[in-house]
Amino acid sequence: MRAKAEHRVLISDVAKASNVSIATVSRVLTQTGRVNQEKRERVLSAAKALGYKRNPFASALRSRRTDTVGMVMPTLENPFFSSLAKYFEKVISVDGFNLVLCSSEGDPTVEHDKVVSLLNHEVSGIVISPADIEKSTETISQASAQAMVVQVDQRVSSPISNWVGINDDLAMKLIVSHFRSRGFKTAGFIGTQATDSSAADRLSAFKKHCQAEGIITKQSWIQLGEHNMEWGQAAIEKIVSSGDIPRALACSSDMIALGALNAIRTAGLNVPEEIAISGFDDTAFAKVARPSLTTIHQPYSEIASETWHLLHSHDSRPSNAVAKILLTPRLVVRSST
Amino acid sequence: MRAKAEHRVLISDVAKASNVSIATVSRVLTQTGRVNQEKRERVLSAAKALGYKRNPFASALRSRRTDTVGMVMPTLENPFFSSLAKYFEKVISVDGFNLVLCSSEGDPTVEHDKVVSLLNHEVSGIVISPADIEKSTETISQASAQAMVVQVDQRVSSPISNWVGINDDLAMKLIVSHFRSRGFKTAGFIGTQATDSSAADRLSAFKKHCQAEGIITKQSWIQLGEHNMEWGQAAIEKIVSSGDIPRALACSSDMIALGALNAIRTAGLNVPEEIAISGFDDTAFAKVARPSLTTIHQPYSEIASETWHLLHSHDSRPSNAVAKILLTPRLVVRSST
DNA sequence: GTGAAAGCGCTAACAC
DNA sequence: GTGTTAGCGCTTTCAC
Repeated sequence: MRAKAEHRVLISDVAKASNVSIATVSRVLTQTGRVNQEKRERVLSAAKALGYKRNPFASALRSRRTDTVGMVMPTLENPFFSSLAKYFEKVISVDGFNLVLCSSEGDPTVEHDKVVSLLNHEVSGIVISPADIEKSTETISQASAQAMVVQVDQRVSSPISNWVGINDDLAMKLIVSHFRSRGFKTAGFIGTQATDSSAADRLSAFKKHCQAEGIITKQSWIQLGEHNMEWGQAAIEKIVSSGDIPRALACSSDMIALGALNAIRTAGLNVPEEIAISGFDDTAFAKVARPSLTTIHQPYSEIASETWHLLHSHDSRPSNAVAKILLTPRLVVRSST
Repeated sequence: MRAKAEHRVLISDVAKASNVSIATVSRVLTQTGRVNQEKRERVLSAAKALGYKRNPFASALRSRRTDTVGMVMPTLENPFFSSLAKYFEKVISVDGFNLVLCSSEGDPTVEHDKVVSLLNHEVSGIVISPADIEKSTETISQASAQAMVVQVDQRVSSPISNWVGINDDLAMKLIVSHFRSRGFKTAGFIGTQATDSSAADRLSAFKKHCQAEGIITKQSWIQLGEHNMEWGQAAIEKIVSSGDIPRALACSSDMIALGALNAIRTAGLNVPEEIAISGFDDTAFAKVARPSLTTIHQPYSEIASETWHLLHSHDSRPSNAVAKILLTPRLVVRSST
């Protein structure tokens, strides 16, 4: 399965055509060192005329550097992560970088392999939303030793690497306050196991703000599973079958909320009249759900640019300081509450 | 932003440790040529003990070959495509291949750039779901001249490249027959512009089978736009505002159907009592929608393995014959019809 | 500023 | 079967 034969334009061809040395062409093309303005233009136009494309392997082999950044998401089937990837790629492409997008499928072992592979491919940096708050630690610290690493959305428990995400505490406060303003007296929470950092943060913030706002919550109303619709359904079934139902339910992702919404209606309860429900992430599905989903909007674009900023700028000055960028979430009120 | 320093184990280190020449190590590691069994084992264990990792750049530079295959999807925000990518990666990883996943964002220009980049990266093959039935033609034919290319789901109009997908004609027949068995006398279709091949096929099959089954359809009930929920909503608004509404509506993707479902309920119509609706793809969202969506199940796993089969096996014997693999779709009846 | 030349680590001829 | 060696195409000293 080799590429079919084809004549390739080499840097030496460009050098010949523009009447300068190979070294000069390289300097112009890599934007390294100073080159006479006239020659620079000659090189550029010759390269263009010949349709020169740098061989990325020769370049990477020699320079130990690529214009590539790796991104490892827990899943791409959750639109939150695929949107994040889309925005991130848009941001880095402005600076001429390429994205290698991977999915860990939520498995720390797969995640480890992907990261090792990315490092072996000399990526300029790695953006990762760790699969597990504990088990991903080793992978991330290993990666950090070899390249710039920025965690996004989720993060491991130890403060070993940069992180960009939203203020989960504020997000939960927005939701809980909204619940209170609607007059809800009791509330539950459906999230994921504490293996996932954002869920852990969101849960503790949820409890804290319920207490502060005088909303009653109880253990049986707090259900932890996975970030998908199946879990949202299962969680509702557990709660409903107990016969003891909270007035409102905060979910730690839109996917969970969508599944929950479905199960609630199957159970014959009305949303929001009998039970209100909120999501998290503001994916495209939130506003199309029936009823449409009150949720927390994540600033995709900002997350992407802050992440790139950390990765790209820390470049020159790799410090040991770890940055933690907290962006501001926004509550989007729709019909589910 | 260069990778931090680190001592790397080279092939020469492995050669030294196992007391053979570097050529022999290379032969063992690339599984090329015959090597004495005992030496092979010595090399393998030495490589493992030293933690040797082949430098992919040196290897690719020299051999003009990689263990990488590229995949270009129109979007990853549609779970149909991200699921397809997941299954495909699973299949190729069994053979030790890596996937480079790209999104063209439905833009033929972006698509062209991605493909060129993949080719420049010496990928073993490219899997693509073309963004445009016509405008993607040039890109695909160019790619086909340099590497194995397999189109998936969507395809360009000219028969220039292999394709794997489902039997759209049968799929629409299943839907239309189902409509008739439910006693629906009139039906419409919401799809995408003919820029998208699968939609074109689905539409013509829809018309054909409506005629065959004696179901009435008319121009104003056929709406063509884009493959997303917004379009599904917009299409319904157009149809509803005309005051002339079909008894059933076939959508060419779940995303469209989801948006349509939403708009129909907003318009105050009951599904399926007043208007029935079907999707296409059987994404995870179909069964969670309210009402749950009758749809066409795509055999993800089979599509993935057939695609890989074409890419991988045609390797050795690059023929000019173009394969067209039609897989069998399955109707999944749920509550929306 | 610019050019000559030495590799980056590996695979593939080519000898044996 | 096995080892020696010549590059793959580029970037980067090092002289000038």
